[in-house]
Amino acid sequence: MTPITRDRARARTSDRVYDELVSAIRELRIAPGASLSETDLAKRLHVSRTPVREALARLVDAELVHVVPQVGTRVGLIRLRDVEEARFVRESLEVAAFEKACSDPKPDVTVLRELLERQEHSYRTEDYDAFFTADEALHCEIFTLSGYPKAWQAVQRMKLQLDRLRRLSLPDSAAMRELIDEHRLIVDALEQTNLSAGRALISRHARRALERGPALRSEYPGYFTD
Amino acid sequence: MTPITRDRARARTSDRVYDELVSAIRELRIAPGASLSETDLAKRLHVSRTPVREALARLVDAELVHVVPQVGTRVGLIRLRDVEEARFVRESLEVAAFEKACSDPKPDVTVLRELLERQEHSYRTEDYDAFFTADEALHCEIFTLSGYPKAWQAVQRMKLQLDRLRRLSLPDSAAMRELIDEHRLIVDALEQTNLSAGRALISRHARRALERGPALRSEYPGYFTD
DNA sequence: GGCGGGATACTTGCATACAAGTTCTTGACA
DNA sequence: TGTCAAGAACTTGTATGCAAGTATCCCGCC
Repeated sequence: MTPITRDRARARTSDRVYDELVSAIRELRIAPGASLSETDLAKRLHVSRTPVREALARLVDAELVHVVPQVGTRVGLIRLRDVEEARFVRESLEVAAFEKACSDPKPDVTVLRELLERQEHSYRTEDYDAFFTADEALHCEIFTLSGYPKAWQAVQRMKLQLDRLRRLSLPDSAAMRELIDEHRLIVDALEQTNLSAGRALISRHARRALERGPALRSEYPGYFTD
Repeated sequence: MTPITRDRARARTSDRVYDELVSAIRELRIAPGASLSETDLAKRLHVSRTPVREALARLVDAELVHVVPQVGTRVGLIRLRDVEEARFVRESLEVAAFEKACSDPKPDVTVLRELLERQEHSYRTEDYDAFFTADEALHCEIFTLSGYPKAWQAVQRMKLQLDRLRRLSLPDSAAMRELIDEHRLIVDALEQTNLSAGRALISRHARRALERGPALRSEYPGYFTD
């Protein structure tokens, strides 16, 4: 009954490379538009090109990198239009998940309260990574409560573009404060199964990350494309 | 200005294998639960294992196949719970897209009307593949009109499970008739920007495919899992 | 000094060889 | 005849070699 398969799956070099690249791109440790070389990545990660190529194939599917056959592969630039589409998907699904979660007359928000506390703590200690992690977990929990956890995966795929934009605007203490407050209001609305309030709050919350889009584009023009 | 890159992309063996496998799985030419062998696939497609592996890596990402490291890889069984989640994602996004498309006071439904005609024709000639293709194009067009074409891609990913279920229930002339009629009502609602009618119609339409789920599960127990 | 052409060094795509592990079969023995 | 063990035949994972194409750099020439 030991989860051997999972251990083995974690051991796969290809997956390790994939996780490494995804987080590196999300956290902007690899800049948008940066050139990637299979051989270079292979050397740096001390593996052969094969697992690197398989990881890159998946990244191409997620539209995080683009590869031109005999030329090179590079990290995709941020397209505000794509970010806006990601916002649309996220907002639509999260509102729907919220409504579904509200069909329970007494939603269990204990986990959400815990995550709110974790986020408050991360805010006070200025631990941005923990802040992000708690943020992710909080939104994921809403989907879990709705009974549609896989929908969160669909959101996450689209959200990768959005995450890079948010990363660009960090650290922003005031914005973080606002995000936490909005989270609290959303949790309150869920606890009271207040549909209309939840819809409005989630909608506003989802659009928050895009507000600074044009400004960030002016600040980092090399990271964007139209 | 010729789309050279696209031609080259299509020429890639890996992509060809991927497309081939996806359509084969969707069309149930490869049964749910069937064992796949990299070497076998490679021989059958007259390529080496490398492009086959890269295609499989992407299929694993889409959760269409599962691979156990030194044991084998097999096509995933149909999970009605996953299908239900796909329905949720599709319905939520399509309703949201419909609402967005209705923000245009005079939506251009000419393409939708054309697709309706194409579907009518496919229905009369009993060309199920063409029927499906037109169905896809019709729903895609709604997202195009909404201004969020990429959202359709997200839907398509989730819809793969659902497609297999629909394929199982084919051919069903009565069901096809109903689908077309529902499509027509949805297009009418869009043309009149009738939000509430559209929401109800799309919701009912999306749930249609699941109705026969339990019955199909009883009929093809080997294709399903819980 | 500016410009053009060729070689070189890079890129990815594909095929193959080897390694490690699992399963199934087959044969020997009790 | 049943059972167990050893090996053969599969599986996927990884590394490497080769092929084909592109961009770049440097040198010669105008």
